[in-house]
Amino acid sequence: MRILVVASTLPAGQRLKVALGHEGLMVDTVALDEDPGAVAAQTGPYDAILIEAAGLTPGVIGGIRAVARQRLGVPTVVLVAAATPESEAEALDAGADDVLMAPMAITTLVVRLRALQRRMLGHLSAWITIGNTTLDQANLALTVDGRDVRITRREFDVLEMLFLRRGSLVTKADFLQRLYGSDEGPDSRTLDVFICKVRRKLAAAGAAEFIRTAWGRGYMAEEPPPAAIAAARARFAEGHLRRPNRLTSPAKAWAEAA
DNA sequence: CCCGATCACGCGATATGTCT
DNA sequence: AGACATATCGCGTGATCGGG
Repeated sequence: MRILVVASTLPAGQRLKVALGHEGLMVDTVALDEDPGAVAAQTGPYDAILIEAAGLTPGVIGGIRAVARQRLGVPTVVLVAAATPESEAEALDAGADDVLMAPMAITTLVVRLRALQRRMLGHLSAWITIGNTTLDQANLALTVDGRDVRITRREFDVLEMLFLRRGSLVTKADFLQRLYGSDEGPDSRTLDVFICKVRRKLAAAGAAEFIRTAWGRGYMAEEPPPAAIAAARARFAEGHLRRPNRLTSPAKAWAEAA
């Protein structure tokens, strides 16, 4: 998840960047008086915009309006230390999607940002299912027909982008910018390798293939037909019948190979 | 011929084991 | 218990093959 923090002061922005970074988010910061709307439009795409301030001053409301004017289609959250019901309403009317009260646990803030992003993309809960595969955003977990599939953080991030935007093309540029930020990221082949690894793990777990390759553009998650799900389940069941009921110890395997 | 898929490998970080 | 060595894991990249 890549977010833009619009901060009232440099230290506050830096603190949020570090804290959110520890939660696995990619964070860019911009000062409130540096035209955050234009910056968001230029350096995006972002998954959310977080405006941090002590209170809902006219300057902050102006910042919210500047971001809203860009029609970026991403949730805008305001984190303030104090607000009156009137100023809160003004912030929401100006284009904020939520007004949160500081201090707030960073984990709670991340959960709220994820929830808003999810809703903006049309998902009702933290569990998103495609075919017989379910992505659990709350626990950073993946299951196939209820079975856990062990995946790494990066693999989860790649899948999360596909799940959240199911049915839509996710370009390689989108992947790399959201996973690594605006700075020089790794080669786009790195993404291909993650897709390959994820596909293999999913297939081994009995998942119906749902990642479609858009040649020269990117990848897309699509609901597989029921027949594909049934076939994947059958392959998995067959594989389990063939599998030996007891693991061979390395020493025994070497002895047998010799 | 270009681009995606896959394998192999190196590097760095972290976990685990062993010795003092 | 602390220091050090070793193993394991995750990530990124190079090389190669095959398909569009």
